[in-house]
Amino acid sequence: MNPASANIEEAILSAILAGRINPGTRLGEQKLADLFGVSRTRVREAMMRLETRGVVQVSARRGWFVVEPSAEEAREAFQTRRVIETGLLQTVREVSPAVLKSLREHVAIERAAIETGDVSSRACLLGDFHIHLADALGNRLLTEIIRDLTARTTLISMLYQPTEKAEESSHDHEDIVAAMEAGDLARAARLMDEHIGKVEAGLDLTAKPDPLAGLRELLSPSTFAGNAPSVPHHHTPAPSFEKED
Amino acid sequence: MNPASANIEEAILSAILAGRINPGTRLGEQKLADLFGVSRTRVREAMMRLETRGVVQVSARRGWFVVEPSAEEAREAFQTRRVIETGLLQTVREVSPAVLKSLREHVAIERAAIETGDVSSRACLLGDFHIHLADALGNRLLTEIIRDLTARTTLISMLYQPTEKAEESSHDHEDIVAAMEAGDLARAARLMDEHIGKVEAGLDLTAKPDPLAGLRELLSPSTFAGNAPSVPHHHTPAPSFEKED
DNA sequence: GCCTGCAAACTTGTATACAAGCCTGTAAGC
DNA sequence: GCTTACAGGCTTGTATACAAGTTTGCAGGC
Repeated sequence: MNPASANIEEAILSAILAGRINPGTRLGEQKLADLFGVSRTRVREAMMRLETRGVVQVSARRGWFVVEPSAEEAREAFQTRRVIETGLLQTVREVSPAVLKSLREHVAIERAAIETGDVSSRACLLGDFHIHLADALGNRLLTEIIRDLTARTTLISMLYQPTEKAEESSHDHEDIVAAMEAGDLARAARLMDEHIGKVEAGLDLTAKPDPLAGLRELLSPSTFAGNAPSVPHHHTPAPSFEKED
Repeated sequence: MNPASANIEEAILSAILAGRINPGTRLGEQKLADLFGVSRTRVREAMMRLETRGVVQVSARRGWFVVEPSAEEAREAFQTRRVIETGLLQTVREVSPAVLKSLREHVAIERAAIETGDVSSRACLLGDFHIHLADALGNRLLTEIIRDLTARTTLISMLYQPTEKAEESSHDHEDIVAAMEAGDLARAARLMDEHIGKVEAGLDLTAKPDPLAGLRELLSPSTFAGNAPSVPHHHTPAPSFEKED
């Protein structure tokens, strides 16, 4: 709504949806203020809005960080998506031809991006399918909710997803659209449930949330005398791999 | 998260959920700042968070107002609630005895409030049932989403609901819990769908969004000469009945 | 009498200043 | 050599000041 502050918010959110910002990235107020050519005030505005939307978090007097959802939060996010997206498909009565057309087109674009090997845009597109679906079937409110959830699951995938199976996801999307086309929305809902389940099952929730996890595995099995507890006990509240500078 | 700013946010949100703040109410920054004993900065923080949550709105250089959802937005809110709440009941596999117990207790409290005639708390309790349900079955994420939605539908009810049928709602809640107790979650979902549908059907979406609607009815039928168009044409962007002072 | 134009009061929008806490690196002590 | 204490720099937290726009009330002209 505000001229520039909304842009900051949008810019960061869409960068996250596109996978261009990693979870844990630090977002310094002054740095963003310089970048956008405004004062810290506006940046703080945008940050607090994004915090409300569950996308960033503030660590007192240390800075703003893109959220790194825990394993528990990851489960919550996927459960929530499952609830909402299957609920949507089951609630809807009928699907207009225009909607079907636009969904088919979206899936086609997905396929094209995958075949071209356009890695950067395909992750964005795969998430976008769900946003598109909510937009087509539901309403603006629902779309916004799903958008925020998708941002979250995108970050989760970046943290916990070992392999990306983009083709499979796109196939699932295709099947869902096909079921909708056949007018079998119950089937579409079931397929959506399975689809989200598959993505969730493809995660490795035992690793990664902090960068030390990798180090710990590197040290623990080999040398396991008295120096092991020293490293993990440094408590590390919010690790953050700063990118620039 | 912040010590006091979060309290402002919470205070206003729960006041809305309890029906203690009317839609369209103006929330002046300075006034709230004085009230909470902080500076405008913190108030603005809270306001912007609430705006992100869809509870208040800012009108440029005029002030913050509790949202007055349009008829269209009302429909969206109810559709969204239907999607999420039926989706939740259909997604859940089984319900633990502890959850059932707490839901039964909640319904009992509802009934008590209704029989006592405690109007102020019963509206709050009726909305709270849904929040409670999400909390018991789902997760924190889902609960927060439903909480925001409930705030919205509470405001909608205050604008468009001619009669409050609290008993019927409480009965519906009872039936939903009974279906859950019987393990028939599909039935619970259907009952929830009907319940939300009933509440929505009980609205009069043709009236009220602005206070002038009432005036117009008061003037138009009786005297319908040349003075009628003068009042409605003052365009009134956001009326707002200020309460205090 | 009614309309128009203007000015004062009030409100939010934005930036800036300063306070407070966190992190890092360095130097002193054991 | 290793640990501990401390200082400096950096970042957010909060308040305040000023700019910009909106509303309201009043006075003047028709």
